[in-house]
Amino acid sequence: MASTTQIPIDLTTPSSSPSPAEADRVLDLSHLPPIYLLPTRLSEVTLHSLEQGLLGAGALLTYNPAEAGVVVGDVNTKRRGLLELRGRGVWSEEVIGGVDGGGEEEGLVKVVRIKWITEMLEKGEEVEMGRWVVYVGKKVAPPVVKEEGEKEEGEKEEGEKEEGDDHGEGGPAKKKVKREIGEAGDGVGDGKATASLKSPGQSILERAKLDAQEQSPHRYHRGRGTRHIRHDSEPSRRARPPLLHHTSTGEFEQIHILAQLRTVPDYVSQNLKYSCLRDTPLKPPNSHFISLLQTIRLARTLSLDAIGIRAYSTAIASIAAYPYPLLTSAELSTLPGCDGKTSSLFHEYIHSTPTFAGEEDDNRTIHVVQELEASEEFTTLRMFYGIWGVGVHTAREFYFKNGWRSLDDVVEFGWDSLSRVQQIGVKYYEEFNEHKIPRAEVERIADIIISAARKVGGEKWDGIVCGGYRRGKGQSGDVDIVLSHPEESLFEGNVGGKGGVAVEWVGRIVGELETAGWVTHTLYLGRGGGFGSQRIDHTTTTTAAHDKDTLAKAMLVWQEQEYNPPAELGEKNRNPHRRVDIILAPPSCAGTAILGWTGATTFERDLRRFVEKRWGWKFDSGGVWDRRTGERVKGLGDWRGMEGEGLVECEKRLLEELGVGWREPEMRNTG
DNA sequence: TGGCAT
DNA sequence: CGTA
DNA sequence: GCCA
Repeated sequence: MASTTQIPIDLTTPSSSPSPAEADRVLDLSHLPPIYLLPTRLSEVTLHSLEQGLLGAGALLTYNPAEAGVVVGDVNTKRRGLLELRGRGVWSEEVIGGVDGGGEEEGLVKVVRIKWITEMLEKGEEVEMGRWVVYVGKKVAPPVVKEEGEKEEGEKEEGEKEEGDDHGEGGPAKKKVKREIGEAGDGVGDGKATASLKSPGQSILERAKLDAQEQSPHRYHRGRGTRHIRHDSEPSRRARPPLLHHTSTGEFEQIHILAQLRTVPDYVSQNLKYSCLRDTPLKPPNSHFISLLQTIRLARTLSLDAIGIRAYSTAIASIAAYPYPLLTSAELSTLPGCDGKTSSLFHEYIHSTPTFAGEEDDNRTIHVVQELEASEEFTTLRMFYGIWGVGVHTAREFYFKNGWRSLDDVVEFGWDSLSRVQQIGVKYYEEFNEHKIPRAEVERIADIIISAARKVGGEKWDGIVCGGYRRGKGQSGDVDIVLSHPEESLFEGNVGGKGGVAVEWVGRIVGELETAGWVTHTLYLGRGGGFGSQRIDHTTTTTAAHDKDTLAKAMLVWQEQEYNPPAELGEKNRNPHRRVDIILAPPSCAGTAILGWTGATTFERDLRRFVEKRWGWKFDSGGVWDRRTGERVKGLGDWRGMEGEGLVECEKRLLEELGVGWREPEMRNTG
């Protein structure tokens, strides 16, 4: 049951108010000099409301006090105003006479009480600021060295349309990738590549961490930081962002903040940290902020920071499950997995390029993300990492050791040192990365595969598309299909060498698909030696026998044969190549295979952590295992296909038995 | 301070 | 090391 | 980076 703790929401925020209706607003403050809001003694909620009100009136807000012509705050005395400015690195000398009205004078800064704003917002008309001005100063140079406590707010510098999101460095290597892809050609011989040896040590990815750290706790957090909120609001997190601290601006708050209440989600009020225990939709309200965190996470990936990946994944999953647009960093910091760092990033985000009520917020940003997007190192590593068969280590080797900067470099200087699958990854780089697969095509591919399985193995073969498609994505990066057959005996035995019977079946199915002309390349076919530890237990009670067993699978490159518009005879098939994975699961593993291959990644990691903590079990796509005895936990994930059970039913039963409970695949999008 | 999926 |  |  949901806690009834309520979060006050500013009425001027999205959802309710349309954006372009700015035209007929009564209050127009756009002629005023840049306004800086003093956070002192104001709650973040109040600050946010004031900002929204000012922005709604067209006022120009700044987050750099040095730029401000007007500073508004809960300040009642001259001396206080001067000190507030000085505390922010703005030194000034009082100006006695010239306190006229709203006019802008270069180098002048006026400190004004909040009443001025609340009055205007309440009346809906502009009010002379004169009677609310407590201090007028003329900016002067700081006496000595600049203090480091101040500065920055780099947030508002205009992002100069950097080279966008694509990985297109040297463009797709289409032209040069005419070279043959060897059948055997493996072994990463040392290329004859040029090498501009560069130390990986002080790269931007490493620096990004430090940057992020130093920019984290700024003023808002020192005074009333999220930490305080967390610790102060003592008992097991009542999950409530700071309500209206009492300030001199009560009326305004009451008018603009009062109404609209949010119910705190269970996972927040109960501090549930396992993403497998809560709903995470595909398109959450905070998706834009999440996408920025994903960029930082990718930077951590590319800098080999495994723990950073886990940390950001946790935060991302938590935010992705949050059903409301976040308003303040304090609110964010109530979510499990989101603490100081995450909330300070959000603070910077929400105060970056301000957004008008009702507008999309995708013009907001975070400084470190802008730096990443502008950096050659990050964008190039990201591009290399996008090559199928190239992981972080190889991407870094390309960049730092070989000095390559584009796909063309890879082709020109390194082609012969690439493994066969990497060559395929380069050849189809663009098709794999830019051309997502529509749902209808995924379904068509699945139909063809299931038909092929039935053709070679009988009508009882069944299959289910997992991966992103099953989680509801409109476009998929690849197709993951899990096939099974209700007859366990079909998979028993180890004849046929390495992989045993199951591999024989994949081989037959893939062979059929190749013959039919759908498969252009086989990137991997078999079991063991690959990834995962998807052990399957056939019959035995001893553990030794099946240590190396894994689910059989094939990783293929696929191409639709029919192209339209229908081309001339003999013309080339220009349909995009697709990545297709086929996984074969004996019925005893069908449930775990489906659960394991549906994802998303953080959902899977949390599922495994949960199952370990709750039962002491180990979960993988080949079964559930008791860690003490090493035995397979009987019946879990078993497909009772002979009794008419469907594959989804089977997964459902498994989730119940694991103590997780049913979760729609569409609600496993942990980002 | 150790753990973070398999 | 790379892959889901 | 967050949590127990």
